[in-house]
Amino acid sequence: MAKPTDTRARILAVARELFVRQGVRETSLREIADRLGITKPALYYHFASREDLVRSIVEPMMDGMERFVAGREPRDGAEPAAHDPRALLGDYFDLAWEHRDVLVMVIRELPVLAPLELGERMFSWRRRLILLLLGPDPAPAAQIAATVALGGMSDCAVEYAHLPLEQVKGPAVEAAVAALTAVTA
Amino acid sequence: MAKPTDTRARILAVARELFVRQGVRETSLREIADRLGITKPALYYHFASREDLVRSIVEPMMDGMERFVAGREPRDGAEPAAHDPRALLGDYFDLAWEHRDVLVMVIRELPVLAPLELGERMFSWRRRLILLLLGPDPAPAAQIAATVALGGMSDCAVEYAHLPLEQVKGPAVEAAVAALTAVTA
DNA sequence: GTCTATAGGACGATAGAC
DNA sequence: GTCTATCGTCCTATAGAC
Repeated sequence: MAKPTDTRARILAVARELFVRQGVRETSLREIADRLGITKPALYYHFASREDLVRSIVEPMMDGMERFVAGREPRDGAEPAAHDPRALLGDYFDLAWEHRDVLVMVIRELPVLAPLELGERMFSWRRRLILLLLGPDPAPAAQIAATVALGGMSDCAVEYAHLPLEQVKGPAVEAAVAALTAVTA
Repeated sequence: MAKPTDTRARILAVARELFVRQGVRETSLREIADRLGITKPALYYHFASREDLVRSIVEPMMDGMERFVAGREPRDGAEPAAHDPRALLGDYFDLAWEHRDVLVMVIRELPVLAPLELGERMFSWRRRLILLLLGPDPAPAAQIAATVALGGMSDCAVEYAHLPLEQVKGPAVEAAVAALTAVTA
């Protein structure tokens, strides 16, 4: 299981970098191929279509997010487990940080990625994450606070992407916890 | 000064709606023209180019943001005035709310709008806003907290755009203030 | 696995009539 | 102010040779 065609991985790496930096729609297959010193049809040997290529880049992050919430939700019929907000927000920050490049790409380009039905999936795990934070049937004001906390942390993972994780995580999580508890307490 | 050609205003309204909903790059001039029952060349009578049309939609929001910070910065050579964070964040929320549709469009599509040199301008007024909040030469941790506060509020203005302002503003500003003071205090 | 060549369509923009 | 017609460019995708 060493190399599932090495070229495929190189295509994914270059495509991800260009998609993130200049936008998905603004990056043509020709540009990706040129950067790799190959031609467009070579791409089509490794990916069925442009959409298939985009999907292959986005999928790992979406999977990570969905497994994150699924692994923390109560088993069928069990009581909702209480989650320490600081721990949950900290773990979520780690995940957002790990996928920060693709995350910003997806958030930015929801319209472009509409054919992948990504909006629905993102909305779903985000909603489930808020329920983990606040418990069932949260008050509107609490949901707004949770949006500040989660959205603010995601912004940090993107805006301070060039700094080391340890420097950003502490203050970002602390601010998010404060935002959440100020309104829910 | 009644109607500076009524068609121009109708074009702007339709274009803004489509740009926000499906993305700038995903909306062609043909689509805008069709929606208005006119043809593409008619657009070119009112706007010099596609880029000119986009710019005309984005400019009012950018102006609003720049005037917001400029009006609160200390006069040349004067002491930096102290700003009450709650008041400043509240005023900023009002502004973000007023321009929420264009704001989300610009944030999302920074790559597409790169030719307008928008990234530079946004980065600048956002930085100046953080200095107003924190005073000169703020600590890195405080800047991160400010990013959570400002970014979180912007997210709220977008995500809860369908609710009345009064319902969203209170909790959002309260959460933002808490995020800011938890780290700076 | 990668190439050359090309089909086929959409788009931005302009010319010129009315 | 708005139209018809069209130019040139770029794109995704495929056919077929090596």
